This record gives sequence, C-alpha cells and structure tokens, in this order.
Amino acid sequence: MEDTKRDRILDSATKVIAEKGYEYATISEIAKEAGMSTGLIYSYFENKMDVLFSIVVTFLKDMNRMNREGLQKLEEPFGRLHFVVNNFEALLSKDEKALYRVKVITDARGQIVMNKDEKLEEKKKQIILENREFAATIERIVTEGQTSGVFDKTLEPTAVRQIISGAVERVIFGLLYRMGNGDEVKYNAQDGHDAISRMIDKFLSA
Amino acid sequence: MEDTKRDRILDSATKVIAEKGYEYATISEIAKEAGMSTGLIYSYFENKMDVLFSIVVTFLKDMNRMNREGLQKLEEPFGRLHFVVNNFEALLSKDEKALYRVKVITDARGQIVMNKDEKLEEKKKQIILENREFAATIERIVTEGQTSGVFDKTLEPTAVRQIISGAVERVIFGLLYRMGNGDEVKYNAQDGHDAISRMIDKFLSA
Amino acid sequence: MEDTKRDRILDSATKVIAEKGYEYATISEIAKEAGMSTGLIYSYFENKMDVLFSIVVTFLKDMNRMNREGLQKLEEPFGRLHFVVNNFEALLSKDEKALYRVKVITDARGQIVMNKDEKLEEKKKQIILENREFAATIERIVTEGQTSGVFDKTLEPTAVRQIISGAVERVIFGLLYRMGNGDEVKYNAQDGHDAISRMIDKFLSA
Amino acid sequence: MEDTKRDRILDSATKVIAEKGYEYATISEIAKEAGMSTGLIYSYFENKMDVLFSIVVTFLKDMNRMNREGLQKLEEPFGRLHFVVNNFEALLSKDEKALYRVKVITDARGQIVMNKDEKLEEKKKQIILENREFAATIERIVTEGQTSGVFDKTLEPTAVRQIISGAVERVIFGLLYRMGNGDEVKYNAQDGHDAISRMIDKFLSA
DNA sequence: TATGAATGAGTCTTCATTCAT
DNA sequence: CATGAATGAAGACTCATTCAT
Repeated sequence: MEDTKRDRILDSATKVIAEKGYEYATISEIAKEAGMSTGLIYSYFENKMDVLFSIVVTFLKDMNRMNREGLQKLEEPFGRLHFVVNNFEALLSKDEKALYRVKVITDARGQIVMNKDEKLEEKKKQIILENREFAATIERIVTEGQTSGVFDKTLEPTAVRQIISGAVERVIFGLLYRMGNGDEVKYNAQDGHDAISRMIDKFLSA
Repeated sequence: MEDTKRDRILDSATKVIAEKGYEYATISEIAKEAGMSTGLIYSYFENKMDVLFSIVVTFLKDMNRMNREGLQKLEEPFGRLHFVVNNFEALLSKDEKALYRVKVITDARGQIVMNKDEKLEEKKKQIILENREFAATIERIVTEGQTSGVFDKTLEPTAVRQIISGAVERVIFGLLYRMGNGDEVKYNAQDGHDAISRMIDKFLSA
Repeated sequence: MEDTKRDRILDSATKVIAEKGYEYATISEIAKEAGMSTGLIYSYFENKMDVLFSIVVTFLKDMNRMNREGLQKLEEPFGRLHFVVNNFEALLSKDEKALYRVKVITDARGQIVMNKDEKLEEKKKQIILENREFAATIERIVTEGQTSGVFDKTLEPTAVRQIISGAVERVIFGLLYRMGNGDEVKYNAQDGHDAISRMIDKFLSA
Repeated sequence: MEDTKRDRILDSATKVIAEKGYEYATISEIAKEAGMSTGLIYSYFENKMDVLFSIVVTFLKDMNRMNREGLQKLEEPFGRLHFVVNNFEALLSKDEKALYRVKVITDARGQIVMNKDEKLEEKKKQIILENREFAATIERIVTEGQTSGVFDKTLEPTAVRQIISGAVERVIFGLLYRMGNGDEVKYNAQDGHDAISRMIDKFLSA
C-alpha cells in the first residue's frame, strides 16, 4: 500500500516535471496530480529534489538490473550492445507516460552535480554508482568487442558511450516534443529505433 | 561600448546559468559576475528569460550564418555535413567559457516551448526560425547526399539530424562535466571530435 | 473561520491603506497588522490590488443592499434621499476603524480605472456595476422628486449626485484628518451630519 | 528661462500624475513629457514629492492671491463666496490641461500629512499655511454673512467649507473622468457651475 | 496516516536618485 | 547646464517545507 503511494508520487512527479521542467513543477501540483496532499509527499521523500533523484535512481536501477540479467545469456558484442540500447529505450518509452522520463532524467543531470543537500548525499552516491555501472557496462562491451576484433579499435569507449546515449536521448526527445520549437521530426518510434540500430552497427563495425 | 556591456551580461549569464542551471542562476549573481548592478541588466534585457533567449538567438544566428556562408563553396555531401558539425562544435567550444553554452542551450530548450511571456514572443519566433533553418540545413544535406547516392537512402533525415546533434551535444557535455556523476569520460576535445567524424562517415555511407 | 481570516486581512488592509495610502501600504505591514504571514494573504487574494478592490466591493455591496431594502418602505423623496445619505455615512463611520474606509475608497477610485490586471477584470466589473447602481439610485430619487414637484426641477441629477457625495465624503474626511494640513475642522460627527442634512433639504427644495 | 523650464516640469508632472496617479507617475516619464532628462528635474526639485508639493503650493498661492485681491472690492457675502468658488473653479479648469490639477491635488492631500522628508518640511509648512489661509477666507466670509444675517446662523463654518469644496471638487472630477467607473455624469462645465452656485445660494440662505 | 493552512526565505523587478561626462 | 547610464534599496509574490489537527 505504502509502496503504491510512493509510486504514485513518482509517477505524478515524472509527468509534471516532464511537462513543466523541474523548476516550474510545484509540489502542490505533483500532489494534486497524485490525488493527495502536499504534506504526504514529505512522509515519503525528504524534499522536492529527493523526488527527482528517486525517479532517476529507480530508472537506473531497473536498467542496470535488466542489463545484468540479460547480458549473461549474450555473447556477441553487437547483440550485447543492442540489448543494452533496447533496454534503455524500453525503459524510456515502454508506455506513453514513461516517455516523460527522458525529460526528467535530462533535467536531473544538472541538478545531481550541483546538489549540496546533505540529506541527499546517500541518494546522490547511489545515482553515481548506478551511472558508473551503466557506463562501465557499455564500455566493457565496447572494449570486449574491440579485443575480439568485431568493433572498430580506434574508438575511445567513453566517447562511444556518449555518442550512443546522446543519440538515443535525442531521438526520443524528438518523439516527445512534436510541439514546435522549429525542429520537429518526421519519424515514428519504430523508425527512430531502426535509425539508431543502424548507426550502432555501422559506427562500431571494424 | 553599449554592445560591450550587453555582451558582458550575456557572457556572465552563460557562465552562471551553465554552472547553476537557469533556475538557480540569479540576476544578482549574473550582475555581480558582470561587475554591474542588477538594475542595469534590465536596461539591456526585458527580464531574466530574455537573457536566456538572447544567448540562444545569438548562438543560433552565428551558426546559421557560418553555415550559409561556408556551404556555398562545398559540394561533396560528407564535406558539407562535416562542415556543419564543425561549426556547431566550434561555436560551442571555441574558448573555455563558450563551452558553457551547451548547458545553457540545453536548459533553454525546455524554457522556450513553455514561455508565455508576451514580450518575448518575438524573440521566441526568432529562435524557432533559426532552429528551423539549422534543422533544414542538415536535412537538405542528407537528402541531397541520398539523391546523389553517397548517403544511405534508408535513413530518415530528421532522425539523422537528431542522432548527430544529440551525439555532438553529449560528447561536449562529457568534456564539460569532468566533475563526477559517475559517468566521466576519458577523451579530450580532439578525440571527441574524431569519434563524431567517424560516426558520421560510417553511419551515413551508402 | 476562513471568512474571519479574510475579514481580518480586509480590516488590517483598510487601516494600513488609510494611514499610508495604497502605494505605501506594504503587504508585509498589512500581514503584520493582521497577525499573519505575507504568504497567507496570497491564499485569500490574487494580489495587493485585489485586496483594495475587495474592500471597495464589500462596501459598495453593503451599501446598495441596505438601500434596496430600506427604500422599499419609503415614499417621500426627501426621506428617501436622507436615507441613502445616512446609509453612506453609517457605513463609512459606524465604528472607529471603518472611518478609514473613506480614505481607501478615495484611493481606490483612481486605481480602478487604471487597472489592467486581467485577473481582476471580474472584480472591476463588479465595482463598476455597484457604482452604477448607487449612482442610479440617487439619480432616480432626484428625478422622481422632481417629477412629483418636491425637488427643484432645474437641477441636473448627476450633478446633484456628485455634489452630495462629494460633500459627504469631505465632511467625513474632515473628521478623519484632524491631524493638520492647515484645514482642520471644528465640527463633530453629529454637526457634520446635520450640516449635510440641511444642505440637502435646502439645495433640493423646489 | 529657468522659470520656463521649472514650469514645464510642473506642467508635465501635473499631466502625468493626473493620468497615472502619483505613485505610477515616474520621473522618467515626466522628464520625457517635458522634453528633458531625468537628471535636470533634480536641479529644479529636491525629489519626486517636491514636484508634487510644488504643484500644490503654486496652485494654492495663486488662488489665495486672487482671493486677496478680488475680495477687497466685494461686500456682499454671497457675492464674496461665489467669487472664491469661481476662482477655485477657474484655477482648476481654466484650460484643458489645468483640469488635471484636481486629481493631483486630491492625490497630494494624503501625501502631505504623511510626509516625513526633512527637506520638504519648509514646503509642507507653506502648504499648510496656504491651506489655512484658504480655509480662513471661506470661514470668515461665512461668519460675516451669519453676523450680518444673510447666512443661515446654525451652520458650522468649517463644515460649510468642507461641503462646498467637496462638492466643487467632485463636480469637476465628474467632468474629468468621463471614462467609466460606472458613475458617469451628464452635465457639462456650465451646468456643473450652475448647480454649485444654486447649491451655495440655497444652502447658506438664512 | 493524512491534510492543507501557515510560514517566510528568496528573487525578480522597478524606479527614485546620483554623478561622471 | 544637461544628460542618461548606473546604482541599489525596497517590495510584491512564489512555493518548498512544516506542523497542528
């Protein structure tokens, strides 16, 4: 029951933050969206930023767990890399509302580094740890692929990681903001996925 | 002289916003950084968001102008695409402080769509227009490259555009935040640039 | 309970605005006077001007209601006119603090016309409507009195209305500012009332 | 030459203050209206309130001087009273722009009492003195009229003074604000003047 | 647990006033 | 004299956070 409520807060927060941005998302609107009072949020979270961090932690933990479990059964470097990217995409867009997460996670990136709040130090560490695991996962796959000769050996693994995650994030962003900043996109979810797969295949091939 | 002062505000704002994020960047800190009083900022800009928008407009205009001028002399699709990416990178990282712009421009993306301020409507339109020009420039190069048979014809141009700009942005971000979220990078500016070039070459080749 | 609090704000505001004038009355002083925090005022009112408008609306509504109710039982033109004036006086000076209202309402007159705030448009309309009702009430009494031959037929009703309300307002002002601008008065509330009554009787008699 | 400039400031200030109210009238707008820089205003006046006070002083001095000069030749109480009222009206509405003065003087009434500015103490005293002279002038006429049996002896002179000045002020206000608060008037300047004359005649007659 | 009224620190923004030129 | 750029104090308003009920 309690967990249900905590999740409801996280869901509402994800939606509201994605729509307005972290700064303009108010606790009272998140509470209203979750159908509860503002006060209750503070019995589940330390403060507003804790909510943001919690969304990120949850996302990262889910992703890393999925990767740990699935990668055990996969050997082939390209297959492994696609698996990771698929998980990332899946978590970011498994349902309509979850699409919001991309925005929230982007928003959070800046906040995490800046955070000075003592009470969130623990959660910050978790995020850093999970981030590191995710980063290491990709880098390991790349390095292994390079060692085994399937991947281009001249590529710097952390650069590859940034290129792939940046590309994925932006492709999803494009789907999220059809609204109009002048850079609308013309692909759908499937097209976006295909384009990324192709990019990975070609980019990394030796 | 006046323009110097306006530029000084824009520079300080870029720095402060990049460091703290738009929401936590206060006008008074921007003013202090620029070595002037808060009031003076308001004789150069309508309000805080106007400052943000102005940074973006300046950046986009510079970039589009550089593209318009340079692309005239280039014929080859890959050369043209690299030229555009180089300009983007150059503007984002030509000097130490300019690196901040990536962060600011990312921050601004959310604010632009949300903006309701009547007084900034004109500037918002400019941003949308410039965004559109940039988007169109890349898409045109892609389409032309596909028509002439040098580029992979199965790729959707707007998806290509998102992939490339997302990748570039993230690679630069990686340089900016060496600080520690758990996803530190191990490349330098040159390595990053090379990785992107290679990605583009391989990704788009027919 | 809530209404008590709203009323407390209105009372404090009336006092502070009367003492300092609308411009120099600060929300924080009104709050202090009401024994609450500044923030709370904003959960009862849109903004500072809303507070001012609300005082006026309340006053005008009370007055018009009293007139509607009492005038039904009165036939004689002079009696009717005195009744309206008595109500006006009574509302303006029924207790020590209420005397402040004269000043506030005078202050508000300028603000109402100037107001551009969309959110207060509705309240502004109410004020205009109530003002119109009050004006119409006096004018009707005058016209009826003229038709029945008791009032001087050469007088323009709206001019009569201005003369009477201006006179009443100033007589009360005189009581309010015993303080010293050089135009102190020597009458008390009863004398002032009598002088006005006499003026009305003589001025309007055919 | 200097006096011309000072007068121009006073004129512009009168207009702007009447249109926006003292609080919303900015020095920079007054300066623009007067066709000069903000700084120059400060070589003619101590500060913003000094400008307001100076308008009032000028008005009061003019009025009292006119009364002193003209009343010498008049004997009859009613004639003397009408003369004073005519002067008041004339100064307030001799030309289109001068009509603004009513609003300014009303605005000023509150400010004068409140004023704490040491530098304006002298001017404040002048205003009080001139106010006192004006008040005394009317009161003297009333008392004399009562003594000689032409005026109603039961009327308290200061109450009479308030009634008359309030009535005149409001009648002129009605002409000034045709704009719409719900209490529009239907008389013109001549009608208004006539109504007041009649009121005085009837009100004061023994 | 749950509520939401109440708090008040923190920011943007305005504008009277000054002063270097 | 005259300018208007520059200052910075002051105040409206927001909203995360608390806590009595």
